[in-house]
Amino acid sequence: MKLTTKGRYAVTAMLDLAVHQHHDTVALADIAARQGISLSYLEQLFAKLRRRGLVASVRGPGGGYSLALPAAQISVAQIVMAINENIDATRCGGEKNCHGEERCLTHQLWSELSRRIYEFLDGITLATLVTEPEVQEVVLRQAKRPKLGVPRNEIAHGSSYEKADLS
Amino acid sequence: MKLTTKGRYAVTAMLDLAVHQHHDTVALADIAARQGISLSYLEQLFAKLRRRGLVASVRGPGGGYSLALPAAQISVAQIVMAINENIDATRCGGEKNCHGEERCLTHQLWSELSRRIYEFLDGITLATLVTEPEVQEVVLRQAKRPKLGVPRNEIAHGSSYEKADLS
DNA sequence: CTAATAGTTGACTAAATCACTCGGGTATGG
DNA sequence: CCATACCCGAGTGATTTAGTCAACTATTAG
Repeated sequence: MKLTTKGRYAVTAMLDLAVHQHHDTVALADIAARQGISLSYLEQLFAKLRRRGLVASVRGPGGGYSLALPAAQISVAQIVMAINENIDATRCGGEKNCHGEERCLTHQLWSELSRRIYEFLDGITLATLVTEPEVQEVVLRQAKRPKLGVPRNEIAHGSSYEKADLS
Repeated sequence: MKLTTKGRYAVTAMLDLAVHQHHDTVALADIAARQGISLSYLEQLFAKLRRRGLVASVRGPGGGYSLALPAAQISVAQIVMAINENIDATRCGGEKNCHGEERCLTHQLWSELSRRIYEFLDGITLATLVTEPEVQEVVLRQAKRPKLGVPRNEIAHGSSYEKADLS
């Protein structure tokens, strides 16, 4: 599993979708405006989410996206993995970078860490997040300023550049 | 905090150092041979570890590195942070990428994750690792094949490319 | 003294990845 | 038929990774 701002954007967008579920569908443009993410970038992310069956789409005017599953059945781990398609088998467990064709000294450490992170992220669903008071507070704040007219260019300057992976 | 193969190499090398503590010093060339890491690369890593006061060095023939602290006082988190000098304050907590100059929807989630990972890695010291049966097994295997003559070129092809960050 | 050892430093590099943008599609409701 | 919204692929600049190379400096054995 990998953790980049890409994955974080995806989770944020999915949470926005979950929050606005009461509409039939939510347009990406709305999510883009509310969360300050570039529209074209969102399109990229949602293409992957759709391929993984996490969201469903309706085309044409009035169309948009909706969750393909109940919010309680979509975990953060699922979203992150959908985005960072890690068919990335080149892993310490049986590979050469582990030195002598076997486990390296710290193999166990990293795999245990990976397990913990996965467990944490898999234990949190969109439903969990929606009920979080901290989240609701932000939702409320965003509702008061319904449409900040963000020019198509000046959005989403992710200044921080941080990653997190774990096989 | 960031987690890359760089940090992993550092932890592996430090663990090797801890395992061979009975010698006064351990030469980087020995670590390089045992762990299959390029010598020049190790030099880079140990320069940082030294600046952070985690290792001490002795120059000249017979010289090498040793732990600057008891193994029980060096945690994995310290090593990783020494390598990925993250004076990297550009974080969600008070930055613009969090959208409306305040917390973004998922701020809490990521900071909680970061906390957990840090706690996990800070709870494990070199002393912990040395006593790990899995580690001892690998050490034993490496001891049986004391010097595999690795030509200076064909070392350290880290095929996997994975990162892990968490502010 | 001098050669060999071993750490110290800095500049450099190829390849990969990230975080996007751009431009054009295609379905669909009014 | 046209505006809306999803769909898709290619391209790009900046950054990072995972190193390499070359030239030091300190120390010790002989």
